[in-house]
Amino acid sequence: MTKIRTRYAPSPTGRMHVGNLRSALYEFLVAKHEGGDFMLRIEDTDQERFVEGAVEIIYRTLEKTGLIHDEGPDKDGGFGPYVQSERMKTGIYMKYAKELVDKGEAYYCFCDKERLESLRQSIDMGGATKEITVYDKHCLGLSKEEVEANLAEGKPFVIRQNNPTEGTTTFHDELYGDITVDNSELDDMILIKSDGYPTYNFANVVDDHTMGITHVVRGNEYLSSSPKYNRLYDAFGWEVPTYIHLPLITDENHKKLSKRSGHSSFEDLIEQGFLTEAVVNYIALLGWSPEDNREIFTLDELIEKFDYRRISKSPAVFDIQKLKWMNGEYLKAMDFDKFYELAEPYLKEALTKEFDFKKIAAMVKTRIEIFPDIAGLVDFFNELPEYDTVMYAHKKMKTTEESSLEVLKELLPRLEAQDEYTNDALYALLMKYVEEKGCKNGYAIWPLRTAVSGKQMTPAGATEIMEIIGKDETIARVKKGIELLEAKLA
RNA sequence: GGCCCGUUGGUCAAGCGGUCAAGACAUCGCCCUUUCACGGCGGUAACACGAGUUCGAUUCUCGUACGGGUCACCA
Repeated sequence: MTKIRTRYAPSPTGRMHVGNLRSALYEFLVAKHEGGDFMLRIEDTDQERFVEGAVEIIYRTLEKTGLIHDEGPDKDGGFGPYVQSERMKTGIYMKYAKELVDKGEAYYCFCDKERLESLRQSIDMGGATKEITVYDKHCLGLSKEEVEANLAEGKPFVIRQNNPTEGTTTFHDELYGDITVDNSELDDMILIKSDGYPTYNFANVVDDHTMGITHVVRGNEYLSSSPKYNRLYDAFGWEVPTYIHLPLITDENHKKLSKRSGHSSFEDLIEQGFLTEAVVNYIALLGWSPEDNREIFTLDELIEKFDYRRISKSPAVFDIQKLKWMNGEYLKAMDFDKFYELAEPYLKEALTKEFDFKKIAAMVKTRIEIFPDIAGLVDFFNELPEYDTVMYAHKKMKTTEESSLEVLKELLPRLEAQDEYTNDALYALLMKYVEEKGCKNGYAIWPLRTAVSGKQMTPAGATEIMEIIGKDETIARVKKGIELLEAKLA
């Protein structure tokens, strides 16, 4: 059995779209699951769309996510990516295009923009109009002499694929099965552009074949042009690769994920505080599911379990909600030191005073889904926020504003007399009070927690908060609470 | 508009002729509790529609509807 070889072939046009990242992931997994090789090929044959720095983004992202390619030209002691613009310098694409011309499978076309314009037809489709152009094989009729003459004259040309107009073409996709189209649907697509660069349509086939790609894994958007690629393989007499077309990832409106969603690229997600591992794990499950119900996977575990036959055919909505949940799971499972290292910048940003950051980090660890959640959870440590005294009344705790005032007043002298402000000591103090008063824990602790935090929900209990903010601040906040309640009840 | 693909709860999804149609996120409720969260338990909620094939269709076939993709000297 031959070794599986797959490739990720992005064009360097900006950030790494999550759909592209998932393609890369699946391509990687298809190969690795079978012990095969994964390659990276930069498709930069469109000089106009090239974005400076985009190749670096691709490179960095793949490195970060662990999708490391196995082969390529030497670069810094490792493997660089294959780059089409580099390969082009060897004349490989033109060589193969001419081979096709010689075989009658392709031909030179000298038609200018104007003539192509005249071929354009507008299609009215309920409101919007769409322009489509179907080439009429005009230049196929040129004699060999005419072509030679044009070439000699230096007339700009493109090379087009010569597709039949009758009959049908069938190709096989591992997921979608056999797909047959009428050849009349096949346009004579351009193989070599007038600037000498190959189009994606052509470079893709030449490269996949010459790189020995066995499994072409790519987005669904190529499904309808695949018959044309198949004809190219046949024209060359090359073995057609195994095709695996991937379902689309959409936004909540079932539209192609766009920049407007705010989380269309991997970089967006990282900026929003998501962990690389969680993102990779989540997108792996967007269009694929394991045999069991497991959801949390490391990259290595994915390699082991990934069976491309279980990839789904229908599009999947990118659900940021579930990603958040998953990110939270990763945070909870994370080693504390690692967590602290990552959380520290957010804590430093959110906390303006010198608190015990590690203690606060521990409080917050199981309560956040993404790091930016930290700010809203710990802000009250800095200073007591303005709050409404209705918060003192809690149905389940059986507290009211009146009872809270009473409790706080009784607690105040005890807190003032207390010198050891540790969680344990303070808790003992409260329990003693509760016992003497003969009330439920919550009856006394709820008002206190409210007074020292001013918040409906906090990342920790009353005594833990008091330990963090210290005696002076605790006393001040309790006094403030008494003051607010007295004013309210007066 | 032509062609291609798809359609199980709000979302991700299992299912591959016979199931009370899994599980997860979200949501709701209960329990636990030093609030919230965490954790535990439970609820609501789905086979787009219509014909076939079959003893029996979510599962197979065909239509319809809806959604998406594609129709460039972009990839």
